[in-house]
Amino acid sequence: MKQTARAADDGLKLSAWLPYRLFLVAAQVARPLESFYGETFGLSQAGWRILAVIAERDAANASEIGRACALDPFATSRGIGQLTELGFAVRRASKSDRRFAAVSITRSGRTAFSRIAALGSAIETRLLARLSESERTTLDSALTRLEGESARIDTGGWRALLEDAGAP
Amino acid sequence: MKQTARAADDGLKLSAWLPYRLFLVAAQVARPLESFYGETFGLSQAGWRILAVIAERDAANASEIGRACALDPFATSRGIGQLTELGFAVRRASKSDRRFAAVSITRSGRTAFSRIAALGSAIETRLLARLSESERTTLDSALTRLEGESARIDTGGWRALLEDAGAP
DNA sequence: CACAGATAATTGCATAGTGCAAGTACTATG
DNA sequence: CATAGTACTTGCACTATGCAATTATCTGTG
Repeated sequence: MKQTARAADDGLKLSAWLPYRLFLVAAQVARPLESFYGETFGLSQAGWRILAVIAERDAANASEIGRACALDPFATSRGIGQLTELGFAVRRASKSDRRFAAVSITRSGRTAFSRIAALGSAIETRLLARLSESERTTLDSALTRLEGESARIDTGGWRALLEDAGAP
Repeated sequence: MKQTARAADDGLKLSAWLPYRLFLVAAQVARPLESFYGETFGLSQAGWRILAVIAERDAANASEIGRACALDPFATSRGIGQLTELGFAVRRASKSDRRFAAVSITRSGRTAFSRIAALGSAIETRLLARLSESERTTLDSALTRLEGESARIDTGGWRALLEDAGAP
């Protein structure tokens, strides 16, 4: 996690490498939640994410949903399909432009969401309990910038990364 | 990211939920790296993680490797198999206990690792450049505690989570 | 020493998830 | 009114994952 990285840095230590550390926390924390909504509702990860999005944002179309939870159009379509099969969501074609379908959460979808969200909040609470108030504030604002930078890294692709490392 | 979460919290907002935010940064940042080592070397995610582990820790056996990069024995075995096929690693049965196989990185494995690590370091550098020195320090120590807590959350499973949320 | 019971790692196979080409249904535009 | 473009959706091949069963090996006990 040192800042003075050379272009060819063999000293990368997985357990100290920031992206791996973030991944590890996210993966470990996602596992119990996933097995909960998987066993209880037969929901996939994409399904849960979409459910969370339509719970707070009614009548969104597929691409809005996809953008909000970082899913490609295929995964989004399948996730919505899963939710409608489970009775957790309904699709209604838009009146003005029938290519768009407004997706809404159903009552039973909201019930399922509440139960998963309770577990999700419990996880977050457990994590935040390990941090001081000022650490939470710092983490919040740091994460906002990391989200922005990681999005740029993603869209740039690996060639762009090597370019600015090679010619800084 | 509020601390006062009730047992049944409907107000979970995906984009503000700490585990999702960590996941998002990790996933966005992993994508260009993955396509690099995938296209260039035909390496899987597990393969890359194992390569990083054996680059810094010679002659480790499969379970040590698995522990070090959070892979189950199946994925570890398959990852090592991939690395040996690519000529990036060799297995040698241990002299003292032939159930164990010591896995070592080869010269070409180290070359591949160097090239991937360069990209990995470039990514980390880009991320850290967005943070101040004190933010880096805070993030480092906060992440250490989050890693510990997430490991406990993972091993406890979802039932344990609902119990201590229900009876705090 | 034999041999039941661990342990480390691997393999087979069924199932689940992903990526992409192609398709449908619709709208906008010259 | 053909053409192009948009918003999904589906089918299919391929990949990954989870888990039972297997192999090979070692250890403790009578």
